[in-house]
Amino acid sequence: MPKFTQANSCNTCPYKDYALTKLQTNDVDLIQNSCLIVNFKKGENVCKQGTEVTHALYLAKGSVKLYIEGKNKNLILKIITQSKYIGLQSLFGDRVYQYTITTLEDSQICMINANIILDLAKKNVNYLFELTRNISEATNFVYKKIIDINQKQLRGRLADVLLHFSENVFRSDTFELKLTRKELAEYSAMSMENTVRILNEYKKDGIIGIEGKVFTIKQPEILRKVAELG
Amino acid sequence: MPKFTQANSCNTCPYKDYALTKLQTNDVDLIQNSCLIVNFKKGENVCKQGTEVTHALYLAKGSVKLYIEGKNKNLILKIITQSKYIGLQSLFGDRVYQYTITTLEDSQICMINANIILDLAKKNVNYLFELTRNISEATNFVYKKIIDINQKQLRGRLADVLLHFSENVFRSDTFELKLTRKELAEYSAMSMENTVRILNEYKKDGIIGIEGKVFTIKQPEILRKVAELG
DNA sequence: TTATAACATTGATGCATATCAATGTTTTGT
DNA sequence: ACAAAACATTGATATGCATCAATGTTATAA
Repeated sequence: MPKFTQANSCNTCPYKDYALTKLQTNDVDLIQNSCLIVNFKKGENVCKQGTEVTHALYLAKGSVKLYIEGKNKNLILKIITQSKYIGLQSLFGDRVYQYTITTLEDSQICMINANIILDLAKKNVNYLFELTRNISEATNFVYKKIIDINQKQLRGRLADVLLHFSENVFRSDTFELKLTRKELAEYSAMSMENTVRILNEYKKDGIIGIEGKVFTIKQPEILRKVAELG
Repeated sequence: MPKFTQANSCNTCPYKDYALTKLQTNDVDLIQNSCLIVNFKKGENVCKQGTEVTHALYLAKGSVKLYIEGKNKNLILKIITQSKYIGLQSLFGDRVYQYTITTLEDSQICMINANIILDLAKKNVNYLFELTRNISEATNFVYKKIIDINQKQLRGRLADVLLHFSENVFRSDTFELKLTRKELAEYSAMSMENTVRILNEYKKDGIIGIEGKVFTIKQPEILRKVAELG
């Protein structure tokens, strides 16, 4: 499989973003002409904290983690799955990535020249409006993340994270998490050892089931109570 | 002083936001007609976490704290001073406030019907573009906040906060902080007692001077080193 | 103008959580 | 197929920080 492909069918792409429906066909063509579909293998960096933003990133297929790199530890802010823009606010703000994005599995990322997107946004208000909604939702999500980190302690945080995956991401009681324990820890803002400890605690208590990377939420009410109480 | 005033001179307002310059005069009039200037006394809530977003909020004069209310403690995300929109992302996202905003001194807030702003944004792409930039910057700021909370410990966080006020907010070595020790603690994500302790530690070491609410940064290099090392 | 509450300060104590350590298990690359 | 590295697990230890407590100080309201 080649590393790059020139996009050639954005208008009919099955992974197309809703915001694109707000554009005229020939404007989508503009994006298409500047759009490179890049194949990333699992574990590759899509963008790197501290570098300049030159492209808009659209996750067509696969999944990625968006995280802040610290001196000792990383903090995963969100897991993003297919058909989503990633890190739009970096286009309109500083133009410097505040975070690193790494693929969790083999993924396809559409990379579109940042200025093309900005120009289209400046011309097409409905398109920009969708992007803005997108950014706003992302901001709200980060706010919730901050609350978790600041207000809850380990057990509550982990309960929250498990419920979030079950209810918002996979929409199922059983799901396979493409994260290592270390990554799950970085997502929950705690040490890897404590993540393992508490997971097995929940398992022993029959609240969840664990089979490698497959999690089963057995008693969501109890988990919700733990998340509630912190 | 009356509690409410109907706006009548937005086009010539000295506290006018830059985004407004992107609008036609008659569009500014639309905002003006729907704009109530509300006088808040120190300590009053401008909006409340969990309630519906019905208005765009513009801080014409004064200062406010934007914070997340938790069960035990609050977390102040930012201090906002005059001539700034506050919480724009709530207009485009959930339409529910994720935070509470309270005045730190007597302040004037312009309240404009949310739908008027949204309609104007949908009609005027340059205006929306400015708002989007605004939201994106706010998001980046929160990212930095998360890093601080997650990666640094008390001394580093407080050093960061003091430098931030000195360099970004007041742009002076000496500044008067309109925050109580408790609020400074909530801004730095730590307990009030430890805030006091560390402040006096810095004072004893000659790194800063404290005279009530007036702070003097005496040795910014050392403070920066502490912030750096965490 | 006095009473009451909010604010500020300092020391002592306890606990949540990270870190260290040891060991087994699973990937990954060659 | 094998070695090396990353991952996972569990227990023991250390510590950063919140919490509690006591007391003084400054606002605020009746």
